[in-house]
Amino acid sequence: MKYHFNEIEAKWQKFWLENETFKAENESSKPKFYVLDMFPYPSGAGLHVGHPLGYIASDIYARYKRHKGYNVLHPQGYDSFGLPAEQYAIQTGQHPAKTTEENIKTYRRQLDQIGFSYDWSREVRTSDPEYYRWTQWIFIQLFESYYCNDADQARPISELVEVFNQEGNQSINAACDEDVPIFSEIQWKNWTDVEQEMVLAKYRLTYLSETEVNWCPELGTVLANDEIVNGVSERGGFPVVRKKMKQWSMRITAYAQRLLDGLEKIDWPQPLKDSQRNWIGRSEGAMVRFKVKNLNEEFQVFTTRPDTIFGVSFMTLAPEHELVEKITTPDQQQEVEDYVMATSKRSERDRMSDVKTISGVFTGAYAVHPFTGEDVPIWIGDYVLASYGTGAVMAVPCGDQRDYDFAKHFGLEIPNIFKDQDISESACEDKSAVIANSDFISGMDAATAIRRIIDEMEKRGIGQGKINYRLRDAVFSRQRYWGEPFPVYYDNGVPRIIDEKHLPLRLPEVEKYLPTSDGKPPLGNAKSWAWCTKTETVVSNDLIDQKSVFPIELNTMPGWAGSSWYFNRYMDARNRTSFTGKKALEYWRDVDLYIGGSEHATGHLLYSRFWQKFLYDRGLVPVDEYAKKLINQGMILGTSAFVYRLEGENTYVSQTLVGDQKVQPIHVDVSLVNASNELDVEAFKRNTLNKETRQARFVLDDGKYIVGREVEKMSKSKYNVVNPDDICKNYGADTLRLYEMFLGPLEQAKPWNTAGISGVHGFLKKLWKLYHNNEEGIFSVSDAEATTEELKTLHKTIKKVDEDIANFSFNTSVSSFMIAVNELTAMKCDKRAILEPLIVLISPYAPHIAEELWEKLGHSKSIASADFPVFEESYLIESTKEYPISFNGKMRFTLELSLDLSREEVEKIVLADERTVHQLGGRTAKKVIFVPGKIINVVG
RNA sequence: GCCUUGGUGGCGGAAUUGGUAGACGCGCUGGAUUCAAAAUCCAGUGAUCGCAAGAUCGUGUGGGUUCGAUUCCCACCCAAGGUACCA
Repeated sequence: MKYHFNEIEAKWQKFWLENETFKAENESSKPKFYVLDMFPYPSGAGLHVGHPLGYIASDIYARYKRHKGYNVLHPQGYDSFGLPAEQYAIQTGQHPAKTTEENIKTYRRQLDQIGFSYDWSREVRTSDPEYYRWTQWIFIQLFESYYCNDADQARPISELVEVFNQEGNQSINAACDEDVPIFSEIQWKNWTDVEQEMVLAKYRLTYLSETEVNWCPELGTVLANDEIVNGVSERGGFPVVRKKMKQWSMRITAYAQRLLDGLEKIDWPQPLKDSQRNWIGRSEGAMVRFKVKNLNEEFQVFTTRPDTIFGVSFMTLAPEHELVEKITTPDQQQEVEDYVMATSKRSERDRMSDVKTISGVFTGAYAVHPFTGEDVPIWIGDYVLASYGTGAVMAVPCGDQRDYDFAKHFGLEIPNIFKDQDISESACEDKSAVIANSDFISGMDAATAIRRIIDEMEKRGIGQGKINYRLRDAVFSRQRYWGEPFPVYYDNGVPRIIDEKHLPLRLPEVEKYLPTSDGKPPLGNAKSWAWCTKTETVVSNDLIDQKSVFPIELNTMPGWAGSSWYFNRYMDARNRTSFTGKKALEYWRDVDLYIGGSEHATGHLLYSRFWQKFLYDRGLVPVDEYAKKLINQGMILGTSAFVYRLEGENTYVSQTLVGDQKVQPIHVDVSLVNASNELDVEAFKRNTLNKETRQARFVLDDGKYIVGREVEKMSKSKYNVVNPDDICKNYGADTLRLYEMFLGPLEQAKPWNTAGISGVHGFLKKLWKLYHNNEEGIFSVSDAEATTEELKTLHKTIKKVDEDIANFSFNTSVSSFMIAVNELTAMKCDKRAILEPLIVLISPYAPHIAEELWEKLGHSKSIASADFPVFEESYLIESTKEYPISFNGKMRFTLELSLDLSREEVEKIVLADERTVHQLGGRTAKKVIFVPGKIINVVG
């Protein structure tokens, strides 16, 4: 009987679905294990072979854990809000919900045909109102909270109001905007409701503020920093400009330190942790106040080297610094204005790419050195960024290379404050240099000097120690249609929350998905988008009277809102009274294994950690890190194919004949090229839409057109996308699963090349044959006792697979299966005692064939719950070893020796061997190294 | 520049604590089967020299430690990813 993979796979996929084989229970006597994939955005293009890589790995892990007796939660869903569906809606008028629905259907079909063991009863979709009502609910919780620095956690904002009522904000130590005034309880009570609300907004964990944002005019929306790549939008590659807008922000900065500390206790890849650390960008130093000479103004600088303060010879402000205008002297006015203007015209990108040019202008003003009282000239320069620190630096040219370059360029003083350091060529940035010429800190090393100077600054009220972060609060508004609406309306400009009992606040219908003609977000097109506080319903905009009917927020939430908590929802996906039930949360707690791409390092994976910590603070979840272990799967690259068109001619030359001719390489669809890089010229002509190409001349080499190859990212535009559907159809899902794993280490990027697929497919056929090992090809196994050799093969494989799965080394377990099947085939093994455990071993990797053979072996229940074979060391114990005999480290021959032999006996046997005599060629052996069970090395 | 990861046959990639480098698969070569093909099976396959036995070289480069180094140490080169006038 042949291996009919199509029938077998369809049969078992249906079986799993009908029997709910992979449904996880929220109560179980088994230990729990939660395996999570990063859920996909259902794009119109469907899945390509790169997408399932991580899913296959996590599926193997989930199935393995089930065999090992765990209650496994392995869910899947869709991150279904997002730009492409909306762009498509703009172009075609099709409602994004409809496009999304269709795309999800395609995804589901593609996922199903690969045979994943998902518990689909827990599916989530971020665009489903039953899901996003809880996203809105979490937003409300954030709005109703502030961050108490003393308790180091988020607390209800009502507690803050209570304190304000009793004693104002003088003793409050909370994360807040920098411009919060100190006020008493009397002032607080005297403020109007609106005034109070404005103060509270400065403490809330989500707040409305006028912020400088990355505005993308082409997309009509703001973008987060991580949505911008090389100064243009990640999606579409459109230019991005800085613009001030009123936006919702998330006070993620309150969590900067905890997000940093939390990395210590989670098992995530080092590069990923590093990029999060980098992104958070903690630096320790001091804030120092400088007075402006002859003016009643002062400004602060942040420095990591307060110990070098006696080396300050000038100050540099960012051109955008608010003080620039106030302190510039009349005779410098023109020059400064010109410079500020010139800088503002330069795009961020310009400023970034041009790092070598030194520019700046003297303001004419002087600061007063806080220790020496000397005059320090104040300059402006675009190497100082308004967005980092205070937008001002104290320049220490002898200790900082940029300050040094600036000083050299403008002929400013470079006083040396380091003992025995030559600064004639460059600055001394070495922290071990001893401080000199610096009053009371002379002679100290940097660490001591920093402590001493901060003490002194705090004593004299000049400055204080400070930890600065690069992390900014996250902008949370998008001017889009296809996202979660904010449960917020505006009472005369003051944001008010729509009570949680009215959630979900559903997306309104609009006629057009574009921004309105007066520049409002797409929700501005909605006719009914006002909140009536009397009926507590959404009503027509015509009824807005600013008394009881108010306009609703027009922005929507960003893509990362829904994905910041979905892992909790899976635990209890159908709960209608809570975002996730307490019991479910207590049972599942956190994700044991999370698999996904590294591109989310500073986006999703940082925001979701932030939300989880917040939910934890408010007692809503039991743990403050939601994923114990995370694995990044590497990208599968496409192997693009190229044809070469002679420049200026309608002629294509085979790659082998290009030589020195001037040619233009053109991408050609990889499906038209065979494994030997030959192009199907006729099909190429047939498929092209270009008339000219159809008439083109093809210069062949020996009757063949050979294409050029290059490994690139898999993408539609490069015509190198390989669709998993074809592979499932031609080779089967089990082959696809095995092949994707066999390709190489999970975490490494690797090129897709279909050429090798016949190898794993052949393996499955061989495996099938092992169970149908007779002339007629009928299934048969024998109940005879297994031989020592057969048991050895089995147990060696069990050991290897256990180790490999623990190390996420799936590629090597596939080869160990091949070895096992090769060996058993050679032994003509047909013993149930071997073949039954063997198929359980393979089942996580190739579940369909495993189920089929399991059934043939006489089992009525799914193999999914079969016990994993237990490794027995005793089967591997050997009495002899084929020792490699080396001479001076070079292996020359092998010798089979009993493992019981003593060191002396081994030495005697080896030295007596004639090959040893030959190798030594008359020399005498000086020494014999004997490592029992490993090697024998003769030194001579 | 900085951080991280990596560099092994024609290709994807193996190699436990330093112990037979190249497992497994692809490709290639030869053979069996077949009218032929597909499929399947068998043998060979790092390079160079040699009829062979065998020898020499070989894990990015150069050095070191060691009886022995793909593995450890030092310096450098290259590639990929992240990040950046971060004070």
